[in-house]
Amino acid sequence: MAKRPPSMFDVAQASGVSHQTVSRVLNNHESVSDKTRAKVLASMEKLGYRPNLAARALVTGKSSTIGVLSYDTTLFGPASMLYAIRESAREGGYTLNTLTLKAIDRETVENGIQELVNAGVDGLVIIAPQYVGDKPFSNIPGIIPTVIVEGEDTGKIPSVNVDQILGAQLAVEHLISLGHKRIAHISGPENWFETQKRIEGWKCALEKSKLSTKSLVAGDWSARSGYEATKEILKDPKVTAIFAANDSMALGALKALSEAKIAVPAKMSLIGFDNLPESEFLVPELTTVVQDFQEVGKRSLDLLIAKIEGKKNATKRVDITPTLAIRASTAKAPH
Amino acid sequence: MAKRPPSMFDVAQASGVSHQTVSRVLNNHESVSDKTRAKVLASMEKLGYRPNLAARALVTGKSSTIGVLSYDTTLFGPASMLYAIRESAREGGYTLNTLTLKAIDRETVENGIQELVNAGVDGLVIIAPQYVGDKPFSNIPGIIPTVIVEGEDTGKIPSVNVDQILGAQLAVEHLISLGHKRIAHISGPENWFETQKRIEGWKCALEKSKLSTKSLVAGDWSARSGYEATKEILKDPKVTAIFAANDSMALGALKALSEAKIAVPAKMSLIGFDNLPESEFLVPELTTVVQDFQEVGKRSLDLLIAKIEGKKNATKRVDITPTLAIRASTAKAPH
DNA sequence: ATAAACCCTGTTATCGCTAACAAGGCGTGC
DNA sequence: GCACGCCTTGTTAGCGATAACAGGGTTTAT
Repeated sequence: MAKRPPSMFDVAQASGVSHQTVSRVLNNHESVSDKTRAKVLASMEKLGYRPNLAARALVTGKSSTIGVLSYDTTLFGPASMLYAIRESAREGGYTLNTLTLKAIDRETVENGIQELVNAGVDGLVIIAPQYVGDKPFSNIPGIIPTVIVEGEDTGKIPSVNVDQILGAQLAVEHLISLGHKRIAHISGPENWFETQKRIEGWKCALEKSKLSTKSLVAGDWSARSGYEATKEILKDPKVTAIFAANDSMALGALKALSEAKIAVPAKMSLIGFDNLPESEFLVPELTTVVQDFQEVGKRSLDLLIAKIEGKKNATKRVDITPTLAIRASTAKAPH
Repeated sequence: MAKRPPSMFDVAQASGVSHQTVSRVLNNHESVSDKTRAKVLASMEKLGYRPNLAARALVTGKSSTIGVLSYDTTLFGPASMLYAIRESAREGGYTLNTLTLKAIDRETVENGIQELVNAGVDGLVIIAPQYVGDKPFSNIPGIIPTVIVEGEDTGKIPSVNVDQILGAQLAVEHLISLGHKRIAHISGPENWFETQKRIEGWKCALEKSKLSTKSLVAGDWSARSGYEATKEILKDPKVTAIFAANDSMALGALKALSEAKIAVPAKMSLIGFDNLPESEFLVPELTTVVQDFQEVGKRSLDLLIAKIEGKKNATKRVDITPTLAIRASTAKAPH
């Protein structure tokens, strides 16, 4: 007896009006008398009417779905952004269609975009931390509203970014102010946009103080890579501080330092990036750069919805300022 | 000149057949001659035809969307499951509609279910770790295929579970075999299903060896709560081992122990649950219970798709066996 | 030779909604 | 009193796909 769910016509019949009037009530049209509206709403309630979104999407050409392209959503950063994006989408009446990328090379990203576009999304959020060179996102159809998060600034597509260079500078300048002369950097994997910016900030701060930019080792964001990188860095006895490009790698560094019996922060200062919820409870509590992922997610979705809904005066670029959380893993340079 | 994307009729015209034949090609109907099929496929390619999913959904009554209800997706566990679920969904030709719960009380869960059902999902995955008592999920419409992950076994709805009791037993028995007599437990928040099961496993293992089950402190999964709970536990000097219900709390415990100058594992053994990627790089490396979140996600989606597609012989219940990763944070009981 | 059985393709109806236009009823201004 | 406009409601068409049925052509069975 699979009786189909009530449609507009059922509601119309039940309240003695035309289906169009029901539609108007549903879409909050003004030209419906209060009496009629009340009657229709009552019938909807009684019948348990739920609009059929597919039918609406078909006729309007809008799916009320936003596509999100992201890399590894088990990482804290993307997961936090996604959370905020989802909330904002819900508030705006949108649903999310999320695609997780297996890699961040250009082809994978472009395929992902294609897939979401095929799925009929109304807009696109691309969390694309990849460094793609001079022809990024060439195939984003001009028609579909898009926001890039933590990606390259193409000058055309609105973007939301945390100022990574500034974040790195904050970290390194803090170390410099503590008297450190040789500050190593454990960077992320080479082709990531964030990696490049953080290296740039690190270099820039060092050069400003005429310090060496020699100690640079690349990791892959994992604790393991931070551990390995630190063992490498320790070959240079002059290093008294390490700036890790994220907290997981800093955690790995902590282990390598412990094994080498180098006390943190007495003999070596350590600073991370991201402010994981756990970082405050490491031993010692980790000094780190705080980026407000939730804010990034929220702002990017607000921007996207503004674009989708045709607001022309929308901002082109949103910058979010990171801050430094100074805790116990950094101290004055030894001796 | 926003020309609308090509429809079936355009493809039909371009290849000199009826739109229905195009539809048949699209759905891999067998009764299409190879010649016609090739012709149609060529036209599709040439015109860049993409089927309109809304239209299909409208006529078939299937949205090809699966709803996922989950709690805090920034946590490693849910995030990992979600990742695997997404992958399996994609393979099966489904799209995900994810809803993140702000709380896990019954009303919130039921509202979430309602919302996803209204959105027209074809099936439901509920990652609902809440302990709701004797009338759980009463409003899940019988019609819509559902799988419960890590939830209560209702006997009616298929479920996928990691054997939490076994996991806890593995942990505690390991500690017992090392000679520990007073083993404390930092549990999760009370109303979580996982919390109850892990407590049960802990108790059960202790009772089997006639040991005290007195040292039980509840946390909230966060590192902070693990830190606080440990300070509480340390008031009892007889405790020589702590079993934390997740790795984050174990991490917090590590900090509290460090502050109290209690060496791990020499004076205190510590064991976690979840096996976060970072856990292997804590100091000392954390012994922990490993649950394969990816497997849970994959299995639950396979089960759901089988149900949606009407395979009657589908399993009712899938159990996943956790394992113990023994590392450096556990050792023989002191003295 | 004729009917039955297929294989392949086309025609028509329909899903549930919104857009666009039509139209009835009433008040207002001259 | 009549034309006009506004407010509210109804009518018709169409979005782009699939389902159900119809039918022409060829092969197979009797």
